[in-house]
Amino acid sequence: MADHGKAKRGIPPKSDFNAWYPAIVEIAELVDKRYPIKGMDVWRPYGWKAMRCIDSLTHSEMERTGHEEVRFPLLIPEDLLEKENRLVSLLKRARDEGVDPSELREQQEEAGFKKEVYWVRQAGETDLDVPMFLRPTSETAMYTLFPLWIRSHVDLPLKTYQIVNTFRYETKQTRSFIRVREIHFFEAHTAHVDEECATQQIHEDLEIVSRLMSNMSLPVIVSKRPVWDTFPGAWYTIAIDVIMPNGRTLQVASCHHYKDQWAKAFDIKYQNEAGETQYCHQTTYGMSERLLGAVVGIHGDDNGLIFPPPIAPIQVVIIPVAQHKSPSVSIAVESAAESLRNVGYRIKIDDRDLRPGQKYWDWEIKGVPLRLEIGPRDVENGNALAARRTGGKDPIPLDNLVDGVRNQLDIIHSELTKRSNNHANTCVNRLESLDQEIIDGQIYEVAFDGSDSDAEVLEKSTGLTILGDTMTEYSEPQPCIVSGKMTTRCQHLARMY
RNA sequence: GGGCCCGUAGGUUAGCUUGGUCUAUACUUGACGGCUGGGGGCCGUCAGACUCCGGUUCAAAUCCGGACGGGCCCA
Repeated sequence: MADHGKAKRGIPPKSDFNAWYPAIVEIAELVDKRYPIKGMDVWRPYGWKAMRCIDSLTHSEMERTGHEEVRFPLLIPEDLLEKENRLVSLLKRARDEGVDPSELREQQEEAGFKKEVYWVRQAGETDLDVPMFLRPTSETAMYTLFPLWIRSHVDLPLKTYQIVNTFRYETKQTRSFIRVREIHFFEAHTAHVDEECATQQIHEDLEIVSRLMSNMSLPVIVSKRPVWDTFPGAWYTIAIDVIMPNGRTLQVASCHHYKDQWAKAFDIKYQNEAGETQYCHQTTYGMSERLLGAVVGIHGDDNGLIFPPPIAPIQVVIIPVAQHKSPSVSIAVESAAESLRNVGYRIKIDDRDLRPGQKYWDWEIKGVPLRLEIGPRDVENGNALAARRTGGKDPIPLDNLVDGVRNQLDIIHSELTKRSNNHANTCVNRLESLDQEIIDGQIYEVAFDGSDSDAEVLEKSTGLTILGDTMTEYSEPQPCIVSGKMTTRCQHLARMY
């Protein structure tokens, strides 16, 4: 593409990802970072619409799988936290000592959690007797009400979710969508009659993840996190990571199996058919605005963003060309827009009084997947010129626009899927021995079945972090990279965000 | 947790070392008018900034201290 020395409105090349990413989120008008609080960006209309398009996919998955939407308060009184703290410190001690949590007696221990939350200690002029904090996640709030909602086995499973803002006082460097202090957060919380039913829920969650990720053309690595990276209070954690262009992995979603650990802490019980009192088994499934960060990072190029059609805030932009020359142009443009809107496409007509070239740049930066140009010549020929953001132009007939556009968007979607899968595949290498050179920007698959101290050796010597066990093991036993003993366990190593 | 850098219009920036000539530079953006119009058009007119507080000084965008904000690197 011709670059008339104009440096593309200041977009750094994507090969310099650490400069490209923060620049593009502002240039494409997703966020405004000028709000004077660290890690709290302002969502601009275009960015917010993109997030809402992702949310809307999430909502329909929740609907499909029978989850019900709830909305819990932002503020949580401090005293509710005590139960959670006791649980977390108990589990932590059990892990440290390598014993089952039920063998330990509870003991008072301060969880490090308080440092990461925002506190409300005053209301008006009054100092609050019981301070409140802004939710960093909603277990505490929800599980205070669950015992009141669940009494009988017929109340189960309870499948709830909410999409809300959560808060975390980050002291590290912040990055739009990736590490922020106010987080746009999705959380599903479920309660079941037993461990097996909760496990089934985890399977359903993973199916939802896979459907969502395929809509967004995001290849993912699904890992069972090692114990030391398991969410506090969870029996196990399954995390979903995306490989960003610089080779760092970004955790975009996670599912936690809580067994009955939280239920015991919060007294969430039901009576079964036999009239016996049982503890519930619970799960959670979380995602965040990091999904948008991943979409931006993975699909964008030197010219700007590229949105996968299912979540593009604007799927087709229609550009009237040389409108003044013939009144037939704006008639054709209006009717094209109407027919596409009627079948549910998100359409924008750009009739600003600007040169067409400038409009093209604008919408390319913003990642609109398909552009339709309609000018006097096209009207005469009965065509619109369709330009794909992923490259290539085709005329499509005006009298069958809907099929033509659907076809074009399909091409774009599969092109994005192909590109991102290619990237993911070229990033992942097998690590055969600890002497092998670690290349920056690569992630590694490894046979590993060692102890915690072996894991430390592995992480120290590679400078990478263990993501955890893959969902499918090796079919043939392989020698563990540290201990040498034969194993089918397959794990990934990466630099994480 | 440890270390480093930075703060001038909406954006990018010159000026700061060696205080005065700053009534602060340029590009871009925005408004208005005209010519234009199939890949960043041209001309004209206009608008817009020294983060805040304190200190030094006859004099501070410039030097010193602090606050706030932004960014980077290493545990």
